[in-house]
Amino acid sequence: MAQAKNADLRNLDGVAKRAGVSTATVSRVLNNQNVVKNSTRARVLKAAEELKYHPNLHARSLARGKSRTLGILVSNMENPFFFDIYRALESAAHARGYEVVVANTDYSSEQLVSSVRLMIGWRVAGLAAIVSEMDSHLMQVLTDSKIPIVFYDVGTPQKNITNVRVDYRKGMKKIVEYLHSLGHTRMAFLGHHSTLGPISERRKTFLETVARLAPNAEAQIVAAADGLEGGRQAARELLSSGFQPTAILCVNDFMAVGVLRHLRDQGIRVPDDVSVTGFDNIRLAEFCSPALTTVHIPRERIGQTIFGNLVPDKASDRLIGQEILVDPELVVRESTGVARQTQAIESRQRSASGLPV
Amino acid sequence: MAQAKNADLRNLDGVAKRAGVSTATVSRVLNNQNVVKNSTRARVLKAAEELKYHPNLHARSLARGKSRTLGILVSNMENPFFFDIYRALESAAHARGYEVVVANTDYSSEQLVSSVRLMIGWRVAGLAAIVSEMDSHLMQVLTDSKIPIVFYDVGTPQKNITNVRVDYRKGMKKIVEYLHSLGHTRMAFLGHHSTLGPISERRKTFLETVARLAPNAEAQIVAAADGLEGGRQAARELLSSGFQPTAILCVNDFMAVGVLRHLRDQGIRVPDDVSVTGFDNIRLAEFCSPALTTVHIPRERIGQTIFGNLVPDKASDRLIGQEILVDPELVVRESTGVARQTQAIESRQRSASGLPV
DNA sequence: CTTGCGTATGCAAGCGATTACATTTAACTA
DNA sequence: TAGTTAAATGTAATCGCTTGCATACGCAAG
Repeated sequence: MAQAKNADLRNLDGVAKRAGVSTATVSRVLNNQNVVKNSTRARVLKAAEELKYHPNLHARSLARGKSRTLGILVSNMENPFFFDIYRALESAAHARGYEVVVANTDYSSEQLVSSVRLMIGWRVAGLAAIVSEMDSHLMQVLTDSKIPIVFYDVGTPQKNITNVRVDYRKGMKKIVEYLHSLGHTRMAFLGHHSTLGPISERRKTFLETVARLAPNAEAQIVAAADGLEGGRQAARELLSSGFQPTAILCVNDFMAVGVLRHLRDQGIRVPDDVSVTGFDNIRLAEFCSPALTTVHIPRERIGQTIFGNLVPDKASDRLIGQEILVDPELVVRESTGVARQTQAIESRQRSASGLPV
Repeated sequence: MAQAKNADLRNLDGVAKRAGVSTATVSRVLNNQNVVKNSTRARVLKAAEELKYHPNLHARSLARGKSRTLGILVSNMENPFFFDIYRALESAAHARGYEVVVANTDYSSEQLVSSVRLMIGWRVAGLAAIVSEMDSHLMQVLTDSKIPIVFYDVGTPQKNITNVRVDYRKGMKKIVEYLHSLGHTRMAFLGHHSTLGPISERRKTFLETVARLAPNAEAQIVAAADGLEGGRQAARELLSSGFQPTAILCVNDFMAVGVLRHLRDQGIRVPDDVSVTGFDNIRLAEFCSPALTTVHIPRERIGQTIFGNLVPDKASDRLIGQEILVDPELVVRESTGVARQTQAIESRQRSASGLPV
């Protein structure tokens, strides 16, 4: 009955009382300030230990008015490419004493909205947006929030926005040139059916490059959802469209693995009958079968760059409002080969369905 | 100079002043309490909107003394199996108005320790531990913290601990029986080199089942790290050990994909020369080549079960201190076949290395 | 024995919300 | 019109921590 209030002593007060000091001193000990006498420090630590005390981080953030927590928004954490960026960013953050909270939006703009609300509510020290479903309204909300923010490959490039992105044009050019050198003339591009900037830019680059290199080559576009299943579905659509590609270019490796699956189910051999390429060079690209020819994108560097721009190091290398380009590199593996001149796919499909070849 | 303090008006006070009400009223509006007159509510909302106000969630948690945030600890988010559990848990949580923060420990106990510290510091409403590196000390810290906690397949089963786990014995039995029915006599098991409970139990079950079914069959154990690379490395070790398996059983699908890669590199055909099985039935198991024979584990249900036990619904179905078993089911795909009687692997290796067959 | 000064600690005012309780306003009832 | 009651709002304490400022301590110099 003595201690009416504060039944739970696992707070600064409890520790302070037990150690016979004031809360201020306890706080100073816990924050490693060197102003506390060693004997006091020891008593405080002992008391904290005995009470199994853990500081309340909400109270701390509130009192400090700032946190060392970074937020990450990701469209699809299941895609190893995004996961790798997240991991690199996180480890860079940890190395500098920052925590990280991540929200997976699953390509849903509703989820994105509520995640953004959360991040702002948590007053994160910075925000990395690796999402494709960002609209201008949300962008406004974010800039209004005054939270430092770095985008990865954002759709609508605006002024005063830091944007780390890959030079997709260059990567796409390398792939198309490579396929062209192998004699491919009918190529299909499988990508998200998004109307957003970068995606449509990729489509355009594909079409332009094909047109430039081989004026009388044919090019086809297929819209697809991200992921293994999305790739498989897109491949299905492509094949039933009547277009007979000699090469299929996928917007990313993850999707390409789905494409490979469908081709295999149809008895179509890669790269003998058709070549397939990905983009990103995720680990899986090396492990799937056939191993994917793709374009390497340095996720590690991207993650580090994002962090570096969120939490400026020497106050020097922060590049607000800039676009930071990352160069991709071609990686040739097993899924590409010289173009077959005959209509390989059609004949495979015929024989698979029992029709006369 | 008029407003000395509170320069930033984006807090309850700011909104209150602007709407001409008290902070209490603003708070009531924001928490959807129906006690506020409509006209006032409208004024408050307008003020909040104009100020672009977002409640400070730290202050809220602090004041409320409890949160609707759940913590998840995961050893390896890169493994799609864990990712799926996380996703299921998260969507169950969202459906009931809970938020989720996830910490990826990367199998490092240091990271686990600091993640646990974080979760306790955040006073999460509950904690899901999907980690294999949990030691008894940390377990103590967690129980001391009074945070409701549910483990997934924890190593050291203790009293008073809720543990959702898969009936691995049953799954393992199904696989071994199936392989046995195909005539396999030399089987190798590739699993983490952990001394923890569930893993060693799996090993034991494997050995026992093999011994029971085919007394004169041979069994081999290989330690491996998780992941694609871990699987590949384990396969390498296995093959160079001299043991000539007719079947390779992997502790999970993710690792199995790595195994497939190495076998392919060595010119060993699956399932003609050797059969390979996984465990988990991740989506990739269907998409890799050959598609994996595996055991399906219902991640969705696991996620939901974990959530249900963290946040009891009707105060009824919470099973504290219990073990909740989930039944696995065999899924036969392309990576298994009847056992070859000749020493297939050895001859492939010879021919691959240019030696006389 | 003061004075002075660095060092170690305590006091108390925030941080931005929630909420029990008090108070005012509005709406009926008699 | 006064009386009773419910509805709407305000007051102020509180959550657990940080931190500027004040205070107390100890010890060397004057």
